Amino acid sequence: MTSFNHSNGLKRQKKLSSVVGSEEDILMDNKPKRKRISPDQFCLLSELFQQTDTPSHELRERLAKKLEMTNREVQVWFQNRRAKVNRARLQEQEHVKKVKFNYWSSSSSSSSSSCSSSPSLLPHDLVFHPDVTPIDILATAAAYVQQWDEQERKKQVVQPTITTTTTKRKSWRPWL
Amino acid sequence: MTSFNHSNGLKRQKKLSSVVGSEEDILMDNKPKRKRISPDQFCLLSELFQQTDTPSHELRERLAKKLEMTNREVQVWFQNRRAKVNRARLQEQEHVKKVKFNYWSSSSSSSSSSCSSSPSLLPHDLVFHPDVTPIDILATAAAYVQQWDEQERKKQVVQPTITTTTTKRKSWRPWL
DNA sequence: TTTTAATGTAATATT
DNA sequence: AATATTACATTAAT
Repeated sequence: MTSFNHSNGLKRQKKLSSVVGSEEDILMDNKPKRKRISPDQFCLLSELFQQTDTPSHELRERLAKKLEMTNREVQVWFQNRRAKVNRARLQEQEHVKKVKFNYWSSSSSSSSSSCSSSPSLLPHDLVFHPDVTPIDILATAAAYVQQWDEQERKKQVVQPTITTTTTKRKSWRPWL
Repeated sequence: MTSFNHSNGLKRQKKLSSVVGSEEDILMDNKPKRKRISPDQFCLLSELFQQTDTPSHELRERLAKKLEMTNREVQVWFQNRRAKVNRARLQEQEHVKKVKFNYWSSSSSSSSSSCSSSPSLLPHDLVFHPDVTPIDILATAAAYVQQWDEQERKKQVVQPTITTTTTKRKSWRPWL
C-alpha cells in the first residue's frame, strides 16, 4: 500500500555515480514525470479564481512569475478549473431539477425518527428542501389548479369526441 | 499542517444508475460497491480493443448500448486498458534494455547443467538471447575496439597534461 | 498481494 | 474560451 505523499517539492536529481558509466546511467529514464501544483500554488490560484474566472494575460503573467509557473501552465489551470466548476454546476442543476420534479411525490410517509419534530405547517407529503423555493411551490400549485380546472371543465361538458387527446398544456416554469 | 488534498478520494458514491433507473434513488445513499464487468462484456470490449484502442464517441456509444454500460464506463475501461498495455510495454522495454546492456557481462561461467549442451559457437560469456540482435553484438564490438584503441593511444604517447579529462566519447547506439 | 474499476488532474486538440 | 478527451497518478475494492 503506497502511503501517499504529496511532497513533490523535490526534483529528481541524477545521482552522482562512479566515474564509469553504470547501469543506472543508461537505464534511468529521466522522463519529466507529471507535474503537480503545490498546495501554496493551489492556494493562490484558487484565491484569484474567486475574484475572476478569466484573468488577463498580464495578470496571468504576474501570477506565473510569483508561482514559478509558466504562463501557459497558469492558463491551463484556469481552463481546467472553469471546466470543473461548469461541470459541477451542470450536475447540480440536474440534481436540483430531479428534486424539484419529484418533491411533490416524495411521500415521506415513514415518520422515521427525530427529524424536525416541530409541528410542520407543510402538508405531510410536501417535504422541505432548500433547493425548492416558494416560487416553485406556487408554480406547482398553479399548474395543479390549472389541471384541476381542465378536468372540471371536461366533466361538465360531455365530450363526444375521443378523449385520447392528452391535454398537453404549456406549463409555466417547466423546471428549467 | 494543512492537509491539502490533491485527490482526496473517499467519496465513492454516485453510481450512475443504468437503464433500470427508478427515480427513488435520488435521496437514497446507494451502495458504493464496485462494479465488475461480465465476461461477455469483457469479450466484446477486448475484441474491439484489438481493432482500435481509442474508439470514437459514436463507437463507444453503440458499444455502451449493446453492453448496457454507460458511455463513461466504456471510456474508462479503454483508458485503463491502454494504461495497462503501455505499462506492460514499458516494462518489456526495460527488460530488453537491461538484457542488451548486460549480455556481455552475463558470465554464465558456471556450466551449471543441462542447458543447451550442444557445442555453442558463441564465446562462453556471450549468451544467446532473442532480444539481442546481431547489430547489437556488432555495435558493442565496435565500441570495445574503439575503447581499446583509445587505451592504446594513451599508452603510446605519454601525456604530461592532467589526465583527469575523462575521455567522454559519443557512443554509437547508446542502447536506445 | 495483485488486478482493476473509478476518480482527479495536467495537458492537448478541436471548434 | 468551452468542450471533449487523453495520459498519468492514485485510490480503493477484489
